[in-house]
Amino acid sequence: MSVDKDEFKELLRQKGLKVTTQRVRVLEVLSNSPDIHLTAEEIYELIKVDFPEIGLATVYRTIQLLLELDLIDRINLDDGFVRYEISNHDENSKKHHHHHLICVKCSKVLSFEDDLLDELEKRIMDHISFKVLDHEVKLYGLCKDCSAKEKD
Amino acid sequence: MSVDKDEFKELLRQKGLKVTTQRVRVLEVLSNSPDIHLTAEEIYELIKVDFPEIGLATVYRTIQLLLELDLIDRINLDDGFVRYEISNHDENSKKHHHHHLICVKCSKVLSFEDDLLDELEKRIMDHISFKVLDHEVKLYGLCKDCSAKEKD
DNA sequence: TTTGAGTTGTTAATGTTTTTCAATAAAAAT
DNA sequence: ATTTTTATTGAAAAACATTAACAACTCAAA
Repeated sequence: MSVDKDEFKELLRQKGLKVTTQRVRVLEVLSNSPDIHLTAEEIYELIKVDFPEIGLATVYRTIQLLLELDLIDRINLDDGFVRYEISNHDENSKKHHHHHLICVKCSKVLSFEDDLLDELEKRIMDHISFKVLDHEVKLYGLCKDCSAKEKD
Repeated sequence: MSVDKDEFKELLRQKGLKVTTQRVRVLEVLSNSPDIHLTAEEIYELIKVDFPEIGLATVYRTIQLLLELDLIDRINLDDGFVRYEISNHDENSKKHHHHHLICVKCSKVLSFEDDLLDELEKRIMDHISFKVLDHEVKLYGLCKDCSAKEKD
């Protein structure tokens, strides 16, 4: 599960950081859009609806902060925008990764959970001496809809 | 194996494109540095040594072309630079992917061949209807040297 | 309250990549 | 060979996302 608003406020206080409306709003927008992969600009526009005085630089700064606190994940689809989504941890605070399936036709992004990568990580640690800490997997292809349209 | 100079020239002619020194040089630089992951700027500087009249815009344009022809691969290490390396195909022109191991301490990049992803791709096609065409795997961790230094 | 450090919004700066456009070079036609 | 056609080039400007600078502000502790 992802962090809720009160946990976030508490976390800020613990770190000696100030609880501001701007910071809470950025987390809220990302929490309310799981698996949506928002750009900084999109987060900015969504917050501006109810809070027009927010600045874009603050959104960027808060994104950096949330990344450092490991509350959000960065996704780069190589379309010129870096995107962000709320991060998921289980009750033991172990991070649950999901892979991204990117449709090369319509650019839709789907997520897929799988622990197969654990096996790959083990294999790498054995074969070459590299201690794997984290991974990122992107699969490119055709989504259900575009795959159907292809057959003509 | 990667494409050689003459195959590249022939490929350009087939596509109705012109064979220019600039295009050949960009391919050469990348062919001569397998697994080095050069940035556009680095490619530009390397070519300038023997061919000072080349322009940076041409390097970017040629990179685009080589990507479209599937002769090079793009690697984004999220350090602000997009990098490129010569692509490998076997005799059946099937692309052989390798994964990238990125050391979070010294930023060294290692490559690792593994076909385990084929299994993951099959699993995805079965579970959700998504036709996987290509994949990209990045593993973050500690390389041998940095892992040794860590133990203190 | 008052105080002080941290945070903010605005604006300018940064750095990579793309576009524009006249000049040039490659391939085709003569 | 020479001319013609067309793509390609280099230089400079533009575009773009992201970061930095700085004065104004706001949170939280005294």
